[in-house]
Amino acid sequence: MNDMPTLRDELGIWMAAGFRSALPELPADAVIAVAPTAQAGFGDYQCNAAMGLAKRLRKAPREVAQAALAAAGTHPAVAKAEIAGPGFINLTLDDAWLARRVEAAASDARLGTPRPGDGRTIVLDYSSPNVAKPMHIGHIRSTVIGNALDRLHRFLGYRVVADNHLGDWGTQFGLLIMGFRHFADTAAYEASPIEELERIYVKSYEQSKADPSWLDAAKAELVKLQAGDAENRRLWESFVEHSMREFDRIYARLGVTFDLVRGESWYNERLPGVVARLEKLGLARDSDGAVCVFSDGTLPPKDDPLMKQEDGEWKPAPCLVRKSDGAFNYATTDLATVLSRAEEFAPDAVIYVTDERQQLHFRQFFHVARALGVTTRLVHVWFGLMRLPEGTFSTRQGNVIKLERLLDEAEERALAIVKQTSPEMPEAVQREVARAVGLGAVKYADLSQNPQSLVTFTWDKALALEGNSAPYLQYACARIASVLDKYAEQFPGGSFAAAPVALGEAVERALALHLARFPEAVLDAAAACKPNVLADYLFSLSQLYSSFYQNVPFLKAPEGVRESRLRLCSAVAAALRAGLGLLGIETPARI
RNA sequence: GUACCUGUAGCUCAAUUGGACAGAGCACCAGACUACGGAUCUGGGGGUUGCAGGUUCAACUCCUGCCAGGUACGCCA
Repeated sequence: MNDMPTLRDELGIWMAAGFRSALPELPADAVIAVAPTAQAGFGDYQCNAAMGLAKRLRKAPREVAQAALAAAGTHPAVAKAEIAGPGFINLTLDDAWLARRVEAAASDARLGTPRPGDGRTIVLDYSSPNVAKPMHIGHIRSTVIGNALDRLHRFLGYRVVADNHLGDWGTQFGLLIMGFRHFADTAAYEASPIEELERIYVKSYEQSKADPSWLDAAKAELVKLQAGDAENRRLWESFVEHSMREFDRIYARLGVTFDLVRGESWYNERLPGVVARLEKLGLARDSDGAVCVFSDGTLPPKDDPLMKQEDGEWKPAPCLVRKSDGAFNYATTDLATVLSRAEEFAPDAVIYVTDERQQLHFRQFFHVARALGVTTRLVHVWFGLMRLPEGTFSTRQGNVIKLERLLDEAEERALAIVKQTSPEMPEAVQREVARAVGLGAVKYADLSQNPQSLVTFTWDKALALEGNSAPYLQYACARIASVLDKYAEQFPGGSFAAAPVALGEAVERALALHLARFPEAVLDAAAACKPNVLADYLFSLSQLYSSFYQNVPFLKAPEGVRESRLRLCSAVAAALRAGLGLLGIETPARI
């Protein structure tokens, strides 16, 4: 079962063989694949290769399609293959074959999903909040998207090293230490550390604006910290520890776990070595007292991340690796980090999940990493910033919405609905359901849209409980569980676990076909690093199911048909549970 | 100024990465049988895909130029 190719791969291989046999002159790089059809009238899958190839071979597209189809011969899955329009090959699956396919998926825990990641390792760098700052609604994207990518890759067999690369080192600590010494309220710090640290930081920051000597003192504290001063080190450790405790509380709530939590500070002692290596290789040199990596001129300027155009001229856009005061930049930390990861884990890829503002940084950093000999595939998955309807938010404007408040609000809204729709449920269960539904709604709101689109936060969108939302999918699961229970009650001793699946109704067949595509959705979502591909799939599956449920009887259907439909129901539930699980969304038995 | 991103139905978003008549949800209108959960289902209206060109059998998708918004562009991360 693990080696079962996906539906589209199986058909694609068959079509490719047909094309190659009919057209021996075909270039080796020609891509021949099939894709689901856009419309039901065109069958189930279509192959569009004939049109493109005909052009290259200077032949008539329909003739190419005809020849390929003839050479391909028959395929047990395909009941009908016909040529349409300028040269589309439309394939309609055989009902019985599709039924067998669904039966196989239904009895497989992975629903027929292959494990292309077996033997491969990826390092996934996500969430990465800054110490001493509260997690706000902007952090949910990196955390939730990163976590979904983690789960997706693990499911596909990859060994995933999820690393929370905390912002625990940098210039803000000088201001924090100064602020802590002068303004700290220890009771408040113990009770709500991050809130107090944030207050201290803002106050210290304002002070530094008004009083240059304050800023100098803060810088001195930072230098002391970096030099290993015991007292400052103790304070810093306390900041990190207290912050981490709050972060952990949120991660626990979100169901997010990491394999490593290595903040920037973890790489400290490696930084001088990185700069020395860059200098030794002639990649970096002194510039205005700072150490910078400049372009080596091997790339055309427009493709060179270390060049930029200004007033019609190409000018250097260097990557700073050491400031003129001797401190290191985050590019240096990222370089040290990737070198360390490459050495320790020998990954096939390192994936970074951050917001859109860091695109240039990552282009430069990847470029320099390559110059340092890093051959690992480096991927920057960026997502659009979250905004409020009135514009961007920032700590200084005081319009941040804390992540915990969002989660609280989500659970409250869900609870109100649960109490209304399931008054008979014990309150403890209602709360548990509300938790799963509320959190699911928040996560789904983010995961169901393209990560790269910009997001305007609104409460109603983040907490939607109907239509294209997590509760819609959870509701479908709950209804299936309910039907299966009723079956057990009404037909004691009955079993559908091994019942043959028959696809009588049109909606039933459509549901089965969609179910058979589960592996394709998972593979695509992981390959593109877009959880919304899977979310889309799951929503469509639920829609088909809801329609099936509403329009076709199960328990009142004749014996045989009844078991077939229940088996289909149960397979849909399995797909929804597995798919939502990959998105980090729970599926309570009752909602 | 330069680069990157975004612009699709009143609103929020999709569109299998160049495929056939651009699809969902929300909102709006009209309906749903003593079967299994109405957080549901069935049907309806709603579009010059920001604008203008170009490439080709085929463009929301690629190229060029504009318009609007966002982000970044040497010592913050």
